[in-house]
Amino acid sequence: MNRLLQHINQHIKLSSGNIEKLKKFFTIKSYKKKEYLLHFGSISRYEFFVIKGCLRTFIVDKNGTEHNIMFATENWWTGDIASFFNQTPTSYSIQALEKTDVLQISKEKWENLFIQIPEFGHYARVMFQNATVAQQSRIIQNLSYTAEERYLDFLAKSPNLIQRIPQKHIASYLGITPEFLSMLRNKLVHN
Amino acid sequence: MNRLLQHINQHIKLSSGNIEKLKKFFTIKSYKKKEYLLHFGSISRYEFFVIKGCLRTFIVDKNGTEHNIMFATENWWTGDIASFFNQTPTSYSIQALEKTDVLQISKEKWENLFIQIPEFGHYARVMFQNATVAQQSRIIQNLSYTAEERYLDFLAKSPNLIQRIPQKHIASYLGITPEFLSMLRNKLVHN
DNA sequence: GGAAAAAAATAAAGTAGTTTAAGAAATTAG
DNA sequence: CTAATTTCTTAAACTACTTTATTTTTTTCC
Repeated sequence: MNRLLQHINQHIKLSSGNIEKLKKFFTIKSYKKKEYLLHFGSISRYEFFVIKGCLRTFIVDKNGTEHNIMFATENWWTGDIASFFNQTPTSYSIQALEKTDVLQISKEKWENLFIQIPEFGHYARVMFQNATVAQQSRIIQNLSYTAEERYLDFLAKSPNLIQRIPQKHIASYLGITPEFLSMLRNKLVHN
Repeated sequence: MNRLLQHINQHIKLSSGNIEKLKKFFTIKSYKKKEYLLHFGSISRYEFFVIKGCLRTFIVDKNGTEHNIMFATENWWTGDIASFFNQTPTSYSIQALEKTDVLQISKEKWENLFIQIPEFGHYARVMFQNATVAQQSRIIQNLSYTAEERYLDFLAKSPNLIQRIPQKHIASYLGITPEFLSMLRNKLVHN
C-alpha cells in the first residue's frame, strides 16, 4: 500500500483522513508466475497497480501470434481501460512474467473513489496524460525508427527490463521476430 | 462555440451559468491552408478544438522525412499535451490541411478552467482516456497488421478522411511510402 | 485560363525484416 | 539431479516494403 500512497503523493497532497479512506478502496493480490490477471474475451473487472513483479499485456492476432503491448513493473498502473470503463469484452490478456503483487480496484470502487476523494481525479488525469504522451512516442518510434534503433532506445530507456524479461517478449514488444532480435544483438556485439 | 458546448454536453451536464463562464476561456481562431498552429522546437501555448477544417500533427525524423501522427477534423481536440503541460519544447508540428477554424485555450486559462468549473475535469479525463484507447489500438495495428490491412482498416473507419486528405499524408500516417500506397491501391482495384 | 508546382502512378532494383529449420544453451519441474 | 521444456542462436531462402527515377495527372495561383 505504501508504494501506491508514495506514488500518489508525488502528484497530489492527501490529508491523513483521506489516506485512511483511500486504503479501503484497494485490495492487495498476489499472482504466480505465468498466471493471468485478465483473459482475452472477458470483461476487465480491475485496474492494477504493481507493487512488486512484472506483468505483460498482449494481444493475439488472427495468425495466433502474440504481440506485447506494454510491460508493467513496480509503480506502474496497468489494465484495459476500454474494457474496464465501458464494461465491454477485452481484446487483451495480462499475464505475470514473475510472481507479482498488485493493488487492484474494481469499477464500482473506482467510481466511488472519485466521489469520496475528488483530488484523486487530478491524479488520474495526470496518469492518463502521461500514458497518452508515452504511447504517442511509441507510435512515432514504430513509424520512424528501424528495429535496431528501437532496440537501442529500449536498451537505453529500460536497461532493467532487458535483464528481467525474456528476449522473445522484448522482440514482440519491438515488433520484430525473436530470430531477428537475436541477429541484431549479435551484430551489435561484433560491431 | 456551439460545437464545443455540444461535445462537452455529451459527457457532462453544464448549468447555463457555467456555459457562460466556459465561453470566456476559449478564443476562436482561423488558420489558412498550410499555416502552422505549432512549430517544432517551440513551446506549445494552446490546446485546439477543431470547429471546421482539418489539421495534421507530424514529426520530422533525422533524415528529414515527415511522419504524420494524427489528423484532427471537426470535433477533435489536438495539440501537444507534453509540451503544453510541462512547457517544454515540442517535437511536433501542427499544420492546417484546409482553411481551419479552431477554439484555442492557453495553459493559464486551462488551469483556471478546472478551478472554476470542476466538472470540466471529468470531461478532460474522459478525453484522455479515449485518446489512450485510440492510440493503443494504433500501436497494435502497427505491430500486427500489414500495410494493406492498415490501409483497409483506415478506409473502413475513416472513409471521409480518405477523400479529404492527400494520399501522401495518408501513406505517412500508415507508415509507408506514397509509392507503396499507390501500388497497394492499384492492386486492390484490380483484385 | 494557362504556366508552374505539387501529387500520384508505374516500374525496376535494392534492403530490412520474416520464415523455416535445426542445433545449442538455459530454465523448469518432478 | 536429470529429463523435459522453453528460450536463444545461426543461417539460407524468401517477401513486404523502400529507393530511385521517369511519366502522367491534378492542383495552385497570378
